[in-house]
Amino acid sequence: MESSDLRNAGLKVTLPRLKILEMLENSEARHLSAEDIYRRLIDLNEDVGLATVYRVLTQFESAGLVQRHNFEGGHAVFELDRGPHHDHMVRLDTGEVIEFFSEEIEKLQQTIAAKHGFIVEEHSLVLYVRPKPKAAHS
Amino acid sequence: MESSDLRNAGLKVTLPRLKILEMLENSEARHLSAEDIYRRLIDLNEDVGLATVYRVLTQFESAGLVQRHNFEGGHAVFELDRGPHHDHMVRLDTGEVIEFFSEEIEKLQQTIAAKHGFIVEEHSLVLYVRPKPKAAHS
DNA sequence: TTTTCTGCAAAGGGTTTGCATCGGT
DNA sequence: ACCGATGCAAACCCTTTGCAGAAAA
Repeated sequence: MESSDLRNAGLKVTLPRLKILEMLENSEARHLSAEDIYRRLIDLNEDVGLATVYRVLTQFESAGLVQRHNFEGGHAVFELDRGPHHDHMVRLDTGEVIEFFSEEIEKLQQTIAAKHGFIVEEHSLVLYVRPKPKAAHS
Repeated sequence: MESSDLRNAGLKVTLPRLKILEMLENSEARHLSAEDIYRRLIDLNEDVGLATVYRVLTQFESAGLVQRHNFEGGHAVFELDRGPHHDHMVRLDTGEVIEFFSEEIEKLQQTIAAKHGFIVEEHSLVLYVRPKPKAAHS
């Protein structure tokens, strides 16, 4: 099923690659760092190297299977590219990543770029958020 | 004139700090990496260490004198905090950084976060752009 | 003089790469 | 069997830190 994706990308269907794809598909968290994936595979007694995880993720990115995001905090996170574009909110208290999409913001970005004579090739929008305090009892 | 800013931040007025501030104020490019600043000071025969540049920039950031941005490309860039918030466009062909501000986008961000029960503490919006091709002669 | 700051070099964290071996096809 | 993929360790890049000497206050 996904083996075909790998083959289409010109990549041999190897155990590490399948395991990493599987991890990205089945993990509760949709956004994982290389280290996250590595740790989880090790915990499952899969014998992979961290270098391989990085290499494979980079290949997946080139193949369009995966997207890489550089949120704050030094390490990149990867998510399966399931198609529809979206941006991200990161909870500052838990680190949880929430996806959102705003047609209006997308349009405004293009409009603004156009006003400066540019077209938007890529963009990165991340909101760092905290839970809204409960409204004080009125 | 700026010495006071340093003193207010509880920082001694030293040569490296003044030079770095000056560099950020007078450089054509308003967005510089630590390495950029270091190189330029060395070229001006100022005897600073790269570590000092990093330390000073970090202190300036804490003091609110400077903002740090993590665009793509591995290294952070710093700009003088001249007050009004703005976001950035990065030209993919030249690396040039262009500032912009959109009240509408700011509002939409807050509205969206609120809809999820959050308040926006920080945000990062970067458009990676290319010059708009000349309209084909019609 | 006291305290903070500096430069240097070494350490650090995330990521990439060289190389011999291993594994798909 | 062939060629690409893997694991390990070393290398890398940017950034931070420890420490003894230097410079503000």
